[in-house]
Amino acid sequence: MGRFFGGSAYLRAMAALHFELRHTDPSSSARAGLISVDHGTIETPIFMPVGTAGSVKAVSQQQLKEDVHAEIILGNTYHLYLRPGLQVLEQAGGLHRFMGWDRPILTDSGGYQVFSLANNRKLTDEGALFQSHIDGSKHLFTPEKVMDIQRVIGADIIMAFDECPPYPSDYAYAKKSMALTHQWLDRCFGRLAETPDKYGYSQNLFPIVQGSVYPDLRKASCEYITSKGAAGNAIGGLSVGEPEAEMYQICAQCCSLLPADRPRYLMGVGTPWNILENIALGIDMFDCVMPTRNGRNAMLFTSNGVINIDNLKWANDFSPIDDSIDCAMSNNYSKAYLRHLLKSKEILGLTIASVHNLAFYLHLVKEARKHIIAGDFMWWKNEEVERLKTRR
RNA sequence: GUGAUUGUAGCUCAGUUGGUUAGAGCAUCAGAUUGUGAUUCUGAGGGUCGUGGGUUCGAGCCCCAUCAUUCACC
Repeated sequence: MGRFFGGSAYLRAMAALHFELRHTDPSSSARAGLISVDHGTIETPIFMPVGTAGSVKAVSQQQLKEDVHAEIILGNTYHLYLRPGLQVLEQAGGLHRFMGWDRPILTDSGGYQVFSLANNRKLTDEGALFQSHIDGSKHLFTPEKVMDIQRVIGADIIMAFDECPPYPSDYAYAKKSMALTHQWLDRCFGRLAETPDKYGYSQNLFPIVQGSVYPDLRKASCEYITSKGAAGNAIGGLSVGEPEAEMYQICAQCCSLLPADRPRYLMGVGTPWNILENIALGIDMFDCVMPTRNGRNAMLFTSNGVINIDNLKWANDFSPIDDSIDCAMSNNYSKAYLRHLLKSKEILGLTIASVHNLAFYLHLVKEARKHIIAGDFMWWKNEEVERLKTRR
């Protein structure tokens, strides 16, 4: 235990999240910065691998560090609350210790599950009544309850409990939903102020902008969220099926309204080209299941474009998966071999595909950062987007 | 050699009393996937029903022959 968890991160003095803006691109809204939390410093723009249930599926914590070069990962409040449950997490001393990950963690609040589990939900002003997908048991999530759970999980960055309205949503519904999210936000901040940090490091609440695709609602939401003075702000309710152009428009609007001196987090996005476009609009943080989920299902994102490694044309291609990124798995295993593993449903295939895709995503945001600092970001981005989108 | 058994998609098999264009699972090929209910989902291609004859308005199914298969007994 001591060898793994006795590191200085736990001994450092507790401090709230600090964001340092290092460079701003003159020809776009792209920025390069540093986010500091008690478990470490994150270079932005950053991509955060999704580890829903205390695990980035098929990828070990060691691989996340050494191969993927992940700086921060996600956990999910809804899933961790159902399994292993609060008793285990509390006794473990929080999620970091439980899973053996000493770098920063962000937890999503379960707000998205209100949307994705819509069949079994009942929404009221009080909160959301869910039915567990595991055993059918009923649970009430209120903003207070969700803050309490996230205290027990102990992530460095925790998300407000919101409602993510589906696309399309009519104006009346989107407006009502946004108002509910704002009410819940007040209760999240209220509860957080009443409860202490549990494990000797600080937790930072990010509120979430909603408002669907309606500019006046997004404006109102941005203003409301900004008034909270949070350490960072998130944009939710995008990449839920709307056209890409619409996502970019809303994202651009939100970035222009949210404070420049705080990190901006675009939730759930996206493809590699989505990420570059949104960096140009002023986003600093991303998360998405795409590199892992799609990787497990044979879709690879590479420096030369998108590959469906299942396709017959790769059966005899013994070239590396991708030799232009810093990842031993991508460099040393061939396309033909990975195709064979996935076709044969070998477990190693899931790992190689996931590690490669994640390493590629991390490589991409690091390249973006370099070009922001070098001053040629837009030129680079435009070339890169075309190449990344190519189907090979 | 005798008796029985089984021959239907690449594989394992359904197929009603004889009745539209013969189905399934797996495999193959392709598509989907955006704050993970995802080892998932969707679609496509693929058949001279062992072969040859017969009965019938109509045969995968009934009859005869033949070839192959598996088993049992000499």
